[in-house]
Amino acid sequence: MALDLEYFDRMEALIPRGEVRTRFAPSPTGYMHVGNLRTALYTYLIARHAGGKFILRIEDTDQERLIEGAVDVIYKTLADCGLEHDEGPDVGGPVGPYIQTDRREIYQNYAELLIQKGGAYRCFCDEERLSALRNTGDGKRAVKYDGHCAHLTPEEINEKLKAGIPYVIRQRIPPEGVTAVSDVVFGEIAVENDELDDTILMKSDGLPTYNFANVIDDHLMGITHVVRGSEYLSSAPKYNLLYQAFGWEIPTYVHCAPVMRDAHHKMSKRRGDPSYEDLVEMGYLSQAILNYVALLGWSPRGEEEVFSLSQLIDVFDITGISKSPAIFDMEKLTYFNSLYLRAMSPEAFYKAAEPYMRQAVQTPSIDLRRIAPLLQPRCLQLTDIPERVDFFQSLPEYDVSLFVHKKSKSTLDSSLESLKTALPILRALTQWDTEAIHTALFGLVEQKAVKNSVILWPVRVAVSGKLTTPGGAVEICAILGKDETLKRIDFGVHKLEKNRF
RNA sequence: GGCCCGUUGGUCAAGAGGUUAAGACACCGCCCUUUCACGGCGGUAACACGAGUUCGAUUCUCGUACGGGUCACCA
Repeated sequence: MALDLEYFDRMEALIPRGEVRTRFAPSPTGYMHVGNLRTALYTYLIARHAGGKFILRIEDTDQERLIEGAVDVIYKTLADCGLEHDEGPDVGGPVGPYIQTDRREIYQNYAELLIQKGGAYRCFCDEERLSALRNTGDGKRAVKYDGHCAHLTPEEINEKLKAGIPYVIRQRIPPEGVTAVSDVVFGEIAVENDELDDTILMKSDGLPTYNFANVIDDHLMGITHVVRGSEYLSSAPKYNLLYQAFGWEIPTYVHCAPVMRDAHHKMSKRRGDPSYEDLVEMGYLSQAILNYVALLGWSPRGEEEVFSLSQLIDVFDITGISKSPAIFDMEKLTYFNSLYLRAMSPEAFYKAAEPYMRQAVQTPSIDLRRIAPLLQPRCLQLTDIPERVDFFQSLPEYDVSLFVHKKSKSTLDSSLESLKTALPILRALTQWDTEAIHTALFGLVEQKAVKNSVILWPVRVAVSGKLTTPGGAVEICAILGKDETLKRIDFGVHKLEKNRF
């Protein structure tokens, strides 16, 4: 078959040069793993740090795993996180298309070229022969393809082609020698070619496998840094052989160790580990997730750990990426989340918290705008909010033992006494705001010459029915309103009196 | 099983021949505070094991153990 050599020249001519170009190349599975997100982040950061381009490519060559709408999840996640891509299926670019199934012909052409160059061959073996082959193993060594079709004559090949026998295209691994891989995180790795299998490059459906598509695309798209999971490390020598067979420059490899759910398992949706979307649903902010995930397997030079995306761009350095797997720690994520929640402007926090407050509090007279600032400094996750504020809606059942608090020097008796004296004073108030209530209660403290908590602790308990609350007694009373406050304190008095007998 | 890779406190991790072996989360204590939280101060806690090289190994080499990856017409 005659090849159109000019075609390849034209493709070469399109490749952008002279800039750092990285790519995030997910398979559309319908959700974003935490590990994937981290890969996307590192990929993005490497490009941006160098002032280069970040490219999105969709690897959808597995026809059996197509999922509708999955690509949209990828767009949405990247956009959400601010990982903006310069080229991709949706925004176009000079080296498209950016969806692999749209690049079919390109792979087919390059596969032909590779065959011609001696780096690949057609294989007509059927599934039956292949599985029989696999069963010949002694269990000690992996069974490699036996090269049955590696040396077919042109006549034999033509005959089979004419007969319409389906075929795949396999990589022809040089039988001898050693292939070395250089990775910026794992260093130099050398493997005997003898260990490498004649891997399938083109499937019988005419689509490439990952092993072929990624090499072709990375080259044709001018990718300078290949960032991916360390599961690809052991096939990297095969990719190098491919680059060599084509006579192409090998990119810089950045293999990243996986994100684990525990010492033994990677994070996985199947095992019920949260994906990015799940985390967002759980009340985590994307900046917090990004910040935390950046630190999972990478460490900055200094002691600072809190970074915005643009700070990460500044500070990110490939040499800080670690070789060993990192276990995902929800508690530390939660810590980062609380940091970001507190750093929000009051208005932004209100907007984020409002739906969660509304879940628990519907009473129109309760002003959520006044609750939000009390909530913000102690909020770990947005999803915590409903249970923290539900007492504003209605006084929960609570146990009298809440009135007892050693540090506040509150006992059942002192609490009863405090509530009974506070009640008429509050009732007499003509103005009901924070200042008035504060003056009233602290006046009582002074008058009785007690620690202020002796008064304030029982009031807060009576008014909230909770051990911990956003805000203190004064703020809560002010928000609840006079009637409701008096009702609740009165209820506390009864509760305590009843308890005496 | 073969091949490849890894191993510093419970977790993330810095350190790359000589350090009191950083820092963060979590945990504990104290202070501040009307509670909780925040903040401040302090504390508990680690170089997987065995040989070798060296005056000296957490750091270099080799083994062992443990863990991970890979060995698909999946990526």
